[in-house]
Amino acid sequence: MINITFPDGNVKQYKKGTTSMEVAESISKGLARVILVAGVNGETKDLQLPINNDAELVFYKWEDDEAKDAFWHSSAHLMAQALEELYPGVKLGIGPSIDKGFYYDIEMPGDKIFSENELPKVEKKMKTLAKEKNSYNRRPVTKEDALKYYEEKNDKYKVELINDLEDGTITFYNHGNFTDLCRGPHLPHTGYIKAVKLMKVAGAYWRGDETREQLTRIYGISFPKQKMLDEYLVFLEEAKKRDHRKIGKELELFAFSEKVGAGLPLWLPRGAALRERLEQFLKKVQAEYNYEPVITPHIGQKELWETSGHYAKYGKDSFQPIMAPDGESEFLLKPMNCPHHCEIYKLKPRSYKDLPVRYAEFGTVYRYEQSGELHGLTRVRSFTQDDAHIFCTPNQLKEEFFKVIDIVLYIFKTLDFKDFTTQISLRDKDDKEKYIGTDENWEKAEKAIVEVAQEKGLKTITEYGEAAFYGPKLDFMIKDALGRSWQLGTIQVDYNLPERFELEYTGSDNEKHRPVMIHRAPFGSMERFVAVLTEHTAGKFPLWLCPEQVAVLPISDIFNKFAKKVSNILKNNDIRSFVDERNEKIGKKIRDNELKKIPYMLIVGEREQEEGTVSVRRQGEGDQGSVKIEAFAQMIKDSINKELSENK
RNA sequence: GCCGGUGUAGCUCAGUUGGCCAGAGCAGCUGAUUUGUAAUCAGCAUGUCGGCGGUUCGAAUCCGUUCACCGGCUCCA
Repeated sequence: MINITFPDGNVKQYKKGTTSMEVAESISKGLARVILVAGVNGETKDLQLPINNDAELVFYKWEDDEAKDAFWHSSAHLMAQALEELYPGVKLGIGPSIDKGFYYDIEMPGDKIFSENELPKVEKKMKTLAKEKNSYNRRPVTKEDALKYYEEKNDKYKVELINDLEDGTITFYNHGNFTDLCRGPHLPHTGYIKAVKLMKVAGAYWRGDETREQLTRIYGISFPKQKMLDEYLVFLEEAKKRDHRKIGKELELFAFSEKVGAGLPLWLPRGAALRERLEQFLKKVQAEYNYEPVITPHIGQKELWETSGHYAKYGKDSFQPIMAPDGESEFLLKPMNCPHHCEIYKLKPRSYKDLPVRYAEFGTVYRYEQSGELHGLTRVRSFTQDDAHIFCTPNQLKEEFFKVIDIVLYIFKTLDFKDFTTQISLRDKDDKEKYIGTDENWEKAEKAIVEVAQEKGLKTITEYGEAAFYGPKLDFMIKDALGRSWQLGTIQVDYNLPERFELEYTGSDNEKHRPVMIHRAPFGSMERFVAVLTEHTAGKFPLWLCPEQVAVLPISDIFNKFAKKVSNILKNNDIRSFVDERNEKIGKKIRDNELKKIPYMLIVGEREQEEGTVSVRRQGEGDQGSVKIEAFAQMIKDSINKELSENK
């Protein structure tokens, strides 16, 4: 007999070799129906796997991430089976579950191209196969047998994978006539997969290496109920409506012109107003933290970038040098502001008493991103960083770092960014060639970041290979409407550039010392920040407003059905206009009961206005009054709630 | 850069197997009406069908090429 411990602490005895599924059945049929995989001593396992020793047992249902993983992974196998039947000779790469669904990388037989219009065919096949309720069977194999199987099948990708595995740890899973190299775990059988949608086809390099073959990656998602799939598709549709590229166009925040060039955003009056407001907000915060604004040119001599290390690292892939008329002097568009700031630091001898020195600049930089990388405002070729560089003594590093974290968190809080992740971005362990500086400096810098994050009590994830080329980073990541993660705020510790630029200060011991440099940008870039801000506020209802007069009231057409009501409410409350002069046109629209045609409203607080207020014009009176933002927000909220409940 | 897709008036789109002067709604402009704006009605205009080259008697529709955008991959100082 073995003891099974349940999450609530209960212990029950079962026969040795009992499966998790049997345990579940012994508790209740209902439970057995909804569970998908089991956690045995903390490891996720198949429900059919016998338990041979005392164990702690957890059941995972669809709601649990462990279950979704298995569900989607099993779906990937199902898709692979369908593909093998439809396209005999197809070679399989890898097919994991992902955040939302699954994919499989395949190589089509011959020169065949798999295009999107074949997806329905594969979907249909998957559904047919799923109905066979074939069970997923786990089977350990020796490395020799595994290799033999795939060599006979002529599947070079699997052979490569197996070669990297250790003998004795290899398992196959099969269901129906399909076998795959796989660690598991899986669902009990294919019948669990009731709804399938194949989303898109994309190219993906084998093992993420751009020098290797490009496989076809097929993305899909599946659910245990058709209704869940329908809901998911609706969610995707609605997320699309919050896309900053769509809203940016509709609201005339920004635009691109083919003639100006790809990835070079044009800020339109309304977008510029919003951006300016954000800049003023941050400038005010930075002034309180004793930052000193500086302004530097957009170009610098090639030599500057050779010193910084940029030229050697990125020179080839950057905008190419600008030549002076003498045909000799070369200048580069700046890809970052640090070297200019270093030169400012160097202008005069510094004493430890002068430190820390904090130079801030909204600096526009130019990076030649690959054409396929450009993406709305989130990835562009010219963008403005809310940059600052702090030069301090090693002893001051932590305190300065803490203060920067405070600024970032303050901004996020003010703008209502709750759902962000904090990432420690360290050097790639294996490929150190990508970075400049000594191991010693890197270790110091990485240690500093890890400690600071810990002491600050931040929940962090650690990613290797995500560091900047001169130092490790603490990054603040936010998701966009479709769940794609973007780095916004970033704080970086740098021992390397001070060395390259030979920065110094005189210490209390009258000796020369090297300062440490913190690079930081709480927004990241104005472009990306406005993009993510737009997506975050769109569709949020009721409005949010912040006391710094950065006020945005978006009503996406998700709420279009309320638009008319809102318009009526504004009327009933005698609110005629609540936008500043630059947005007079939107104000007019609202007055004109045309709200349904303008699904978003953007409010940018008025320049000469008392903090924390918005201006309100009342019907029949020419004068303009101000009300507290909170009061105004409440007024709108109350009215809408009242309106909605009356109309029920 | 790579794989797949898209590109028609300011916006959202329709354009049958290549064939009459390329269409609709919204926005715009002019005028009328007046219930205060809103609205309503009448009328007007609008596009080198992304660019270039080709096939054809004839192309928005077929082919090539190029640019831009979209979804991914790689990249991201």
